[in-house]
Amino acid sequence: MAVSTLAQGASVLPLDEILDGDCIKVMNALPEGSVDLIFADPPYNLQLRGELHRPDNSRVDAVDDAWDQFDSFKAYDTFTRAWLKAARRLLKPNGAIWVIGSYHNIFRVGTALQDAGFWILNDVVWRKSNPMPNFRGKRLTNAHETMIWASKSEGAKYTFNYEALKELNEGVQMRSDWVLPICSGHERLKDDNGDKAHPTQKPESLLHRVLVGSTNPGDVVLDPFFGTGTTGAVAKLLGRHYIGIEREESYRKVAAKRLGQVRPLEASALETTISKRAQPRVAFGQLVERGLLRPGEVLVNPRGQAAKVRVDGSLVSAEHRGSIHQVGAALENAPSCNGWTYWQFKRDGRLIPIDLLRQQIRSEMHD
Amino acid sequence: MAVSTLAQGASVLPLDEILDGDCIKVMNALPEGSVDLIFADPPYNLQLRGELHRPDNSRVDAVDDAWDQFDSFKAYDTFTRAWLKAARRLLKPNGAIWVIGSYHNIFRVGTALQDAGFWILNDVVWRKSNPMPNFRGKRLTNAHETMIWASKSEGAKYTFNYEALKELNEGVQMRSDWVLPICSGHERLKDDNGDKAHPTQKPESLLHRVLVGSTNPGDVVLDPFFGTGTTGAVAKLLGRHYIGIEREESYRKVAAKRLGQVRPLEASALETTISKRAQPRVAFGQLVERGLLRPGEVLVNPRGQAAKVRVDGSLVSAEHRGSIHQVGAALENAPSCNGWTYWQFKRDGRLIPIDLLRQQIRSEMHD
DNA sequence: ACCACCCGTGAATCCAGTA
DNA sequence: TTACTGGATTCACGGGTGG
Repeated sequence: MAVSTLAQGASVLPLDEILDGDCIKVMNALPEGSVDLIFADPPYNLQLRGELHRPDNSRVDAVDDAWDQFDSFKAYDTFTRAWLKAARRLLKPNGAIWVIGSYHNIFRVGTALQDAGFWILNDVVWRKSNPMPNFRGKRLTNAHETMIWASKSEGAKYTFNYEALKELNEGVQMRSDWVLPICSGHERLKDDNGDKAHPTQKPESLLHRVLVGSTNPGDVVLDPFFGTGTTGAVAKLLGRHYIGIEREESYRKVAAKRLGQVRPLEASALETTISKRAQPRVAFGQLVERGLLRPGEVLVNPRGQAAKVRVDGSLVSAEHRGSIHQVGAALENAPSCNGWTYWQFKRDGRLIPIDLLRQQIRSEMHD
Repeated sequence: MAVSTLAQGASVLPLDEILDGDCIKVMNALPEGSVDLIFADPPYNLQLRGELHRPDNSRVDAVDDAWDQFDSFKAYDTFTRAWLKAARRLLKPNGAIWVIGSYHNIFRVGTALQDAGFWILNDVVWRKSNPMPNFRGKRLTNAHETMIWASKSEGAKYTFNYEALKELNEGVQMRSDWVLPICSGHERLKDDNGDKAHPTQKPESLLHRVLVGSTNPGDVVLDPFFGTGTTGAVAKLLGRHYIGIEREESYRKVAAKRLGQVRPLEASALETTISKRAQPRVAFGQLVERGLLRPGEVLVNPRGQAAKVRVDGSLVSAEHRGSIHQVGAALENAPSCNGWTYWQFKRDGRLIPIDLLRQQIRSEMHD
């Protein structure tokens, strides 16, 4: 994991190194058609206006680094098309690329990929199990990021380890949405002050799935925005070669130290477990959205008291309003109430527990 | 649900109708700034080898016509930018748009939205609980579609029913990934032959969430690619007005029949949890004016610090003076503070939150 | 050792009404 | 248009502390 400055026009691929410099120049100095996979986490071009505070008045540590600032969409597009062109030149004919982004930049990246001749294979949604909430209640919780997986060109024979991913997914086909936690805890690298070493470090679990699914042992994986080297760490662990490009010295330093601590897995151990999937919660409102209960319909409790369903899944009784649990608790004058087992609805003159509808939704979710 | 052909230059908005014709021409004939929400499910027809159609539905002659990939994207972009321009003209200043698509087209749509001046609020992933599997095992199961939600411009005051969506999500704020089944079963409309009436009919549950979250009863919702009218059906059910545009007669026919069978919900079922923001403002000074608090009376914060009420409704503590919010913020050394939930007063030796007095005034205002 | 509780924090385009 | 100010707003974890 030496950190090296690349001489112009190198004809030999520097494997398992972190290269210093602007990614476009460095990529153009590497030999054409020599890389199996590129994983890129480019700047997102977030356009943050002012400071943001949590409801408890603590300040959100935003991504305000200079490398994420662009003057306009046009400037961002120019940058994107330039690095994608250099990246495409580097790829072997059957190579592929992954690019990750958010709604701020991913549409521009996707358009540029298509215009450059890449052939999109899937867009993959990383659904974060623990995203940061929306503190002001003005939008939906931004709970996912998008990755685009594309081959160098249409008809190319890209690598796809279908069986391995199926295995990772408990025996069923891997889907285009991946539920994984964000990078936190001990995995999150800190600097000497104890602050996060990089504002946007990606979880290794994400790269694990990418590399298991779209590379083979011994392949060369390049990351032009190396940061703290998550791509390199997982590549090395999985017996792939990496090439990292990073222009910020502080990130290179952290990455080099990190990579020095990675010990590749034995060939026999290249299969790992996956994080368990949380049992999805079913919201009562889904019964309304999906037409299993009609807004305005009446639910009945064990005492025969009635409450009416509203479009947002809340209930209204003669004296109370709120969730199925809240209204149930109020009617029972109890501290809490499981609304799912408390309420019934009428069908064909018979009373049916609403929990049966929840079970129906749960069973559909497993399909 | 009459189906009508729009006369050029109509100055009156035809509500709750299905309009016949090309959506760009029809939209341009409707009055500017008259629509609250646009939901659009534009054609995806990219990368569909074999039967090629241009976005304007003209057939491609594979022999004479050089229909390479770049031309295809270029034509799609031209089409997209044209209908988005017409759509944006139609929107009220505080209106918003939703566009749904897949990786074939959504990146181009997103780029065009941004370039047209729309301001992206969220990208929302519709995670299909029952997608079609990938039969050949060559890619990931394409298990989601992407919706982009955007306001007409940056800084616009778009509609967002935060509390209603939170209620729909079992009391936690709604995320940007929605798990919903595809449209199937009885909901899936069939033609006279028993085949599906439309290839990409969207589930009503999806529109339910969109319309509850980003419109109010009475709003005007336009769908320029109406198809079998899912947008209209849910809008009518929820007490919103719809305008559908569809150029295929067979779809219009199915949609008209469908809409005729929809019976709007009662107003009481349409109500949702009212936002605190929407409640009338109460000035703290009113508590003094009305004698609920006496001038000179002492308020106490959570730390036990005291402040005295003055005749004009301002507070004085040992070191600070100003509004209940300002003194609270100063004592907490915080950027802001909600004085209503921060201060308490004493009655009969017990501490009571001043917010209770505000609620008392508010309830009197309803009488 | 274990559990309960508190605290910190994460790629964020995050306010509205009035003077 | 700008300035000011009232006041509304958070979910899932991990780690550390204290009992």
